[in-house]
Amino acid sequence: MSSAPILNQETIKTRCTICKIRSYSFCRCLDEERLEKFSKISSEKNYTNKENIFIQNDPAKHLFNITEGNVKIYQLLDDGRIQIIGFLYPGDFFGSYKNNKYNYSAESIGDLKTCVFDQKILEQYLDENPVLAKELLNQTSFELTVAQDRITVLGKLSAIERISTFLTNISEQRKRIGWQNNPISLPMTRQDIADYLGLTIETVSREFSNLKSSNLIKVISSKQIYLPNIDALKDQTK
Amino acid sequence: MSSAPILNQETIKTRCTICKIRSYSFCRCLDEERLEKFSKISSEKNYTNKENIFIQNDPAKHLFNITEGNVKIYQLLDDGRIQIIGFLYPGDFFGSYKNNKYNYSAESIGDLKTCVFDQKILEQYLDENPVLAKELLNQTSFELTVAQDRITVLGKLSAIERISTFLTNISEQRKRIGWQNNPISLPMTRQDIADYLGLTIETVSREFSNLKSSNLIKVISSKQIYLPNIDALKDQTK
DNA sequence: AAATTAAAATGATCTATGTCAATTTTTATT
DNA sequence: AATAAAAATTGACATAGATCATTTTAATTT
Repeated sequence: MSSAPILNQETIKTRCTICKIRSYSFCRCLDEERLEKFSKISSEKNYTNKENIFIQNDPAKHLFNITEGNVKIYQLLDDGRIQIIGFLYPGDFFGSYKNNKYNYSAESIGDLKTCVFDQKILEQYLDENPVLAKELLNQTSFELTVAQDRITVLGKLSAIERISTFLTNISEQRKRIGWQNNPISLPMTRQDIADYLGLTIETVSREFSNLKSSNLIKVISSKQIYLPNIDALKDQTK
Repeated sequence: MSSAPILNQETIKTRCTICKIRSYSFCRCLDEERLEKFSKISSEKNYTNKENIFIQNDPAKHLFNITEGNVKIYQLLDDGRIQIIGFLYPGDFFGSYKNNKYNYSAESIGDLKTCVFDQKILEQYLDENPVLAKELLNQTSFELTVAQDRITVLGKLSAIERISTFLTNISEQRKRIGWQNNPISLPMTRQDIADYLGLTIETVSREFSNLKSSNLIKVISSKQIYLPNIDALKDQTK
């Protein structure tokens, strides 16, 4: 018999325990023990640029969690008009945890790593782990406030106000997940920004130029924007 | 000893057990026993027309459930611009169940009866009754899809499309809570409709007139609208 | 029911943003 | 590094919906 004291059972290394984005994802509410089971009900799924993850109105089977990269979720009208609902970041979830069909389409922007949950299995897990249901409720409530704020942006703000809001929001979003908040990077195209803000690409381009002339942004490269005066930019936001 | 069999304990009449909108509100998931406790953690609060229920950014203390009447929730910009986020109906909840401040202001439209929950007490109740947390999650997820659909309406639809969508949505909303879906009643003013759809009152008025000329609506009174051909109206929706 | 007030509708004009076209810049490919 | 392709910018013009002004209709109050 060894004289060494019996150690606490060593934490098992699972996808979840080594997950880098756990601290700002909904799974952060789970303790080590629960996490072990949790890692078993999810699987990893990766995508390259511009892949369809699912299409609006498809039967909803999965909930996705971004571990690396970005996603755009969007709605498409019959005549081809597109509205981008959101650009998602590591730690964000998307898909459907409950409904019978997806309410939007989802596409990868650049390389993407996700964590996938089967709706039914997740639902079961929620029953056994109410703490996760509460955390999902918290995050969904937050998503709802974000969507409500966007309603006001699209319903009431002018082009320049929408773009200023967009830029400052990204800056703050980055701060929230612990990235440097300046300069910001825009992984999406100008067309995507237009489709997100309910504008045309020409208007977005023109307003970027205006912000450049008034020294409120500095375009390092078209996808890297430095904000020399965030407060002044916020004033544009109204 | 009586020979009569012992009856099941009679159901206690509480505000909740006699509540008319329970079947389409989040509390529908509670059984008789839980409902009894539940009715104790809520209280009734009533309002007349145009009363402030709370103001955006107030410290969030309560969650409200409409039992009778309508509510408008809205965001106000510094310069007085207003965006109405939603018109709410019996069975809808609003306020905040968790966040530290309200994300919008709320005002009664006409006479209003609500059921009020203290955030902290509700939170506690959720811990003891995970079934309610799940139901709240379901409803919040649904609210989120509604908000996302509205993002597309405001970002991409023309005035006539917005108004047609608005009218058909109300018709379907009424069906969902078991009211006749035609004619529909519009408890809000034209100005409210404009502020909801990101338009001006003049545009709303003009498009109502256009729909009238093309026989897609029949204005019984300014607040009572008959939809002679809902399918044709839906086509306007795109 | 007349008078007052508020809401809704309509007309004339303006403007922010869309549309269409061309150019420039950036990125990817050979 | 030259070529091709894609993305972004800029210019000229058009238009949906805003703004401002007035009239009509409906709802309240006296």
